[in-house]
Amino acid sequence: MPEGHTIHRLAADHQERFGGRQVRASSPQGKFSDGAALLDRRVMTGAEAHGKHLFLGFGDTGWVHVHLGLIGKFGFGDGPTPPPTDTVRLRIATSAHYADLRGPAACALITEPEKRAIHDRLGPDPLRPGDDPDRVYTRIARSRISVAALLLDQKVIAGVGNVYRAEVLFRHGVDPFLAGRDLPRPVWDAMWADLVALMREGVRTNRIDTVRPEHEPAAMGRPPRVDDHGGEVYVYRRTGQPCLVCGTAVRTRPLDARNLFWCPRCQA
DNA sequence: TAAGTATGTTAAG
DNA sequence: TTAACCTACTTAC
Repeated sequence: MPEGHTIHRLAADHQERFGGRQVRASSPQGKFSDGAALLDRRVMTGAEAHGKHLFLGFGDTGWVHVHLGLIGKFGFGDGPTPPPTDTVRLRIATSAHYADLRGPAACALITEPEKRAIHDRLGPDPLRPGDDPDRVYTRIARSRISVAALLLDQKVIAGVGNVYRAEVLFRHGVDPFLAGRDLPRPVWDAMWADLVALMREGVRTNRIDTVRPEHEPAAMGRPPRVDDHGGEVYVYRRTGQPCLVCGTAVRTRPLDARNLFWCPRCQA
């Protein structure tokens, strides 16, 4: 489930429920027992996101660094904690709320310098206020790598995943295989502004919707799209189906072990 | 019951 | 380039 919008939403959700409060911490599954023991009965001092990385602050004790990977998930609940299931890596709870973390790629207690090192290897994030699209463009403009590959490189730009990649390329009519050095500056500026708007909307709604009103199913006389990622999109996972704008069959091809989706006509 | 898939990343070969 | 990892859900046998 996790692209950058998910992680920023999780930071806000943790801040709202646990920020400034003393929490109980445990690792029912056992793989984070030592870390959880150090956090138990401490105050969560803040929650922060950079790209797909989540940081939960615990004052001088340090930070919990969480990366959900492909399958990690948080589940929130209100009221007293129910008995945990055996896959819960980390449970954080007050008397009013609890959060259960399952299946993360990373869940570790780290120091402030270790946290800084993680920030240093991540590119600008459309959801971090003040992050600089010029820095991203500088890297894109001197690369022979495809724009599609560059958008998934977290050192270049942080937080974009497979859905936002496919959708932002479609919305700007960009051929995914275009070399970064051939992407015009004005197109990049528009793509960044669009990512900022789309991902902010994603944080608000907790899903990815990229289809403009005039192409929505209701406006086109089609039934609403039902898909388990839960949003309206132009090309992501619509292989073989007609493009919502021109009707051409949407194509897919593996690129660096990820599925890339695009419309060969709108993105020529 | 087993296999396949997924909005991701890292390490080994 | 391939495999491995973490979980849950769907599909195939």
